[in-house]
Amino acid sequence: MTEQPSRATHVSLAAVLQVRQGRLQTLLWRRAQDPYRGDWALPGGYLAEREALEASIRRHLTQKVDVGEVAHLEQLTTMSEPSRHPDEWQLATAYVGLVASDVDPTVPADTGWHPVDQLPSLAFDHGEIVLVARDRLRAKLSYTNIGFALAPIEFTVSELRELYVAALGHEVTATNLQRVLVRRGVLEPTGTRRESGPVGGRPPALFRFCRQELEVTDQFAVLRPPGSGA
Amino acid sequence: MTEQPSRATHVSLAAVLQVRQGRLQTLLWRRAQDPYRGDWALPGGYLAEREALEASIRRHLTQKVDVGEVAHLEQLTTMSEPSRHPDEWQLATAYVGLVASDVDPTVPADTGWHPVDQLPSLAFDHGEIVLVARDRLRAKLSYTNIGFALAPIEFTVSELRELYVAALGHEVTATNLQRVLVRRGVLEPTGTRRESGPVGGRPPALFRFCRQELEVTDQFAVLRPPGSGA
DNA sequence: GCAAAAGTGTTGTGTCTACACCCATGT
DNA sequence: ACATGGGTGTAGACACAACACTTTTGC
Repeated sequence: MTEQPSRATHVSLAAVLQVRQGRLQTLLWRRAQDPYRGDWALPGGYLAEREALEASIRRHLTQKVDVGEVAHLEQLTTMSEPSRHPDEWQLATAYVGLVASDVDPTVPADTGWHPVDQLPSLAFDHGEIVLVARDRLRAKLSYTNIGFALAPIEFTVSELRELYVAALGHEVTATNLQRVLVRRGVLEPTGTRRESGPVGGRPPALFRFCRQELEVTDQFAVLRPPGSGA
Repeated sequence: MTEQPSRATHVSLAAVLQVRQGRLQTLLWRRAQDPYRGDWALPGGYLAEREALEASIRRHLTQKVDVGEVAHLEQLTTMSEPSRHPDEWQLATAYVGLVASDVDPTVPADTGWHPVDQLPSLAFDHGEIVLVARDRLRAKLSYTNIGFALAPIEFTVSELRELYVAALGHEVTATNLQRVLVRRGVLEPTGTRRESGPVGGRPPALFRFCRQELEVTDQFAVLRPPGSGA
């Protein structure tokens, strides 16, 4: 009855997302070896002996970006289709990482940013993973404060609006964005203003996220417990 | 540079949830062997050679319940703390399974149902997994049609209300539950009525879920795209 | 008639979108 | 002055919780 368990290889992967030039982009590197030689792939790699998954993806990301620049990291899913790797039986646990828009990490020569809505052909099931990551981000922008991980510490509402538009893929008005996030206690004014731009205009107020950790702000979409307000 | 990847063992686990006797319960079995001999644990087991995770958990669940009775199955998370197993380096991918309230699967002698809010001490990190499963169910009850997996094909609003109360852990009124779910197009009347109970009362209308597959019904908690209604 | 259970009508509240309007700066 | 971008005021739509009230049954 002491069965001998089989052992697959296991990799950790991350779709690292950042809004760059007004578009949601993800970090990819070009594979130098088979399989999928020459194709683009997500950063990541094998799990080390007795290493936790999150430690593993942080370690592998270090080879591509400064991990301190990843403002948020969360596990997405584990891919296990036996056909996902042509040569070996390999599982992959995928993460989504978010990088604030004001940093520009130095990346290796084989590595670059690619718009999520215009991906090249990706190795393995990495294309699917990027879409799952994007959808997770979009969903959480609606009911959490996850925007903190896409934005600089201080920013104007217009700047924040650009980030939301890029990530959500649809228009958002600065007016309503500000009101929703302030009402929920997600955003607060710093009290300072930025100078007007070269063409004039009223100097914008600066805002910051109240918290730099993920927090659910709209817990009950419906079916609230009694007495929790209409 | 051809590194030799290390290989952990990997198990699939499932928190199978069902509302029984008005309480949300989960299926546990008593371990006959070390480690954690005598403790309660989630159903599941080792991944077979080149087996996908979902196939694996379905196979293992077959030993505890008829898998046809699991109305919904979805992956939750992969646990990887190296200390989670005392003897071996083992990863575990957890699923949540839902069973409709009108079936009573026959289960082996070592297996039984336990209220989620009154769990015994569980082996490994299985207690944590059950709580993640419960929270996932609660969240999805709010913005999806996932109730279909807890309910019989046809039911009265009062019966559905009992399921929601048990799963959510707070009161829900039949009046508002019906209106919310019908307005969203999740629930529809079958057109038939059930007989009155022995003590009288108006005979209740029967309802059914419009779809028996998971569907998001409240997509944008906020920050809706323009023109999508107030 | 009366108790019991189901179901509808209605009111009030909070949150959202949309849009008009006012504010502060550069040229 | 006036263009430019920032910000506020306000109205209308909607979804929800709460609760009163009506309907339909058994006894």
